[in-house]
Amino acid sequence: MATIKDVAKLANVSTATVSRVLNNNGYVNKDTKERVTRAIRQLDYRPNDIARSLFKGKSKMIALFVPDIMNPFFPELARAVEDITNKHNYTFVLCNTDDDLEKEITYLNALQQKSVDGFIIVSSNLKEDYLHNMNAPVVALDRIVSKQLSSVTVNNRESAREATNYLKAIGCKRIAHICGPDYAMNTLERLGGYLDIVKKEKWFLSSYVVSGEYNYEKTIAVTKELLTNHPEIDGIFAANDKMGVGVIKAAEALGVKIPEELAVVGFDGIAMGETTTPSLTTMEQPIYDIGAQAAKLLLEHIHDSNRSIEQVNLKTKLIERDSTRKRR
Amino acid sequence: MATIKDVAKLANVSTATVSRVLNNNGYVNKDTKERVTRAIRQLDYRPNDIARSLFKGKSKMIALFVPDIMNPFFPELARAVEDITNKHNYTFVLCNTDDDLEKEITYLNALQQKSVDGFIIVSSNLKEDYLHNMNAPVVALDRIVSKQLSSVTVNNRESAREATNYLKAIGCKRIAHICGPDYAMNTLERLGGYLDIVKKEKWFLSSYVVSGEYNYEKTIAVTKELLTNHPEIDGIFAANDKMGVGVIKAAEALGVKIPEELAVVGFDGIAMGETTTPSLTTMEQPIYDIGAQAAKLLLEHIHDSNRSIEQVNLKTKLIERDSTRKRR
DNA sequence: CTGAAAGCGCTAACAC
DNA sequence: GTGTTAGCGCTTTCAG
Repeated sequence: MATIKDVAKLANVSTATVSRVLNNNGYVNKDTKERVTRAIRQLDYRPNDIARSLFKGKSKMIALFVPDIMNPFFPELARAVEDITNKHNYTFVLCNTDDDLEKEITYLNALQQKSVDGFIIVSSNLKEDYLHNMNAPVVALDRIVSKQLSSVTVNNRESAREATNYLKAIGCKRIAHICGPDYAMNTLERLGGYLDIVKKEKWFLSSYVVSGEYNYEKTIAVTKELLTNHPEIDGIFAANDKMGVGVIKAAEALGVKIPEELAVVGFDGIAMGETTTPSLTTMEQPIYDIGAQAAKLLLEHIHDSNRSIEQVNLKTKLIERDSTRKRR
Repeated sequence: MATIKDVAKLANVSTATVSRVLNNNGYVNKDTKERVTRAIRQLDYRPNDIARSLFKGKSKMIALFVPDIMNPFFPELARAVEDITNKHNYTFVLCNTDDDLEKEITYLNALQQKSVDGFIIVSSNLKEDYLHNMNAPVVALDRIVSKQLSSVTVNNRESAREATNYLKAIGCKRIAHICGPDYAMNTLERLGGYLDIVKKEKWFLSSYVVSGEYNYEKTIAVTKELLTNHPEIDGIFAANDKMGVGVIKAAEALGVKIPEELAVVGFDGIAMGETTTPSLTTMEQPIYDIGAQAAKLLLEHIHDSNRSIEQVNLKTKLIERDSTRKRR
């Protein structure tokens, strides 16, 4: 690999001059510039980014923390972040944290040692304290709430209300909710939205809320139990699509007809919901957009340390599919 | 951020000594070591990896190229690579290439400038020529064939034969094949395996092979057409699960009963195949294992430039589900 | 307009 | 055992 010195020697100039033409700054005579450019081409010279990083104290890398890329919500998010990141000549680092605080901290430290310029984080554990005294900006996604941090989220509570109201509107009389794990902010908000609507109904029972823990198998099990104990339930709002699909599978196993006997609404809008039979009605999140906006926001923070904190709130959209539609 | 100099000053030693205790090499007196350790702790000092990288010419980063992380085959692969990578204190860079040669080359160059230590590549475009004069090792996955490169693949041809034979065994008399795009090596091999079995059958027609181009919508369209033109078809082998699910959806739309009137086998073993109704029988690839082995192999090449080229070939496994099972 | 030189933070000879 | 020093490859004052 040729270095800047080789180029300088070949072009008969100093390394400073080469650097100037490389970065297109400072005055440099047209002819010498030409000579340098030729030398660069001739040697197929590419500047060493590590050396640049050392000098600048920046690496042109940004990292995304997700619990697990195998969870179908995250690939689209990752794709969005990578697209924006790449367009701005940043390198994209992906970290699976398993929602484990220790792993998250280890990553945070390791990546700061590598001078990573910024972080986009989906986490249930990382609180302000950990994130506060970092030298790189952070954008929080989906689960973290802190006035100190820029973030991109959807209005989980309102969306959950909308989903629940929709089930009422299509004629459901007893609506249950499958919630996620209680450590996740987003699932608590969705539960809250559901409760906003149903808690004053005379029919409402606290046993209408069960936890599927964002887990497919677990959801099938708890839904079977729920429907067996409460055959009167004719509508279920699941806090995400993975669990919504679980509900469909549980109903299928029990011989409960969807949507005639049971209407189901999920949350997220992942592709899997389109391929089930019946397909799953869902509150679709603008996943790509969430990622893209987060990445843009982060880049702004990186380029301008005075960029003000901003909490972006995006809208969900009800996608009607067969798990409710025929009921209308 | 404290530097090695700060530590040296505080501990009253030279930076060399600090470096020695940091890297645990060279002799250093127990007491001074203690002093240095204390200073490190006191300043909360972390070595700057960029500086280390500059010196060593290595970055402790490895990159994975995939066409698109949103394609459900790749998250599990990425997860495996990241797990291994992380365990060995490497940083994991993810690149979506869209199977576009230009993007691939841009990435290759950009990452080499960052001294990325190695690459794992899923590509249909990158041939030996591009990969040959690189200064970092490459492991090819899934699609590239070259005697010059270590690789991890499954035996596509044999697996396709097995899938086709299985359809015959459960009683299918006319078996069609939905293949992928013709630029992808793996899909051509699967087509080859299918043909190995059926081409000498008297009933075989070349119109029994149609391309779904690894695309869900497209597959639904071509399958409808295929089944309409050839109602005698009672078995379909799809070159991947995404297309297999498309076949199920097309049959559903046409009122063709699966598996009674049509048996379907996919390829890959992605989660989506479990949630359809009926669930999709498939030739499951050991996706995680493919990624893990590739990562290990790459690490070996990184640590030992004389590591011999190795072509690892993994086995697929038939997973029987409802799209064929009830037929037995 | 161009070059000399210092320095980003760290490691590894090489001395003592 | 420990310190001195010369880089790794680049950018940027500061002179001229």
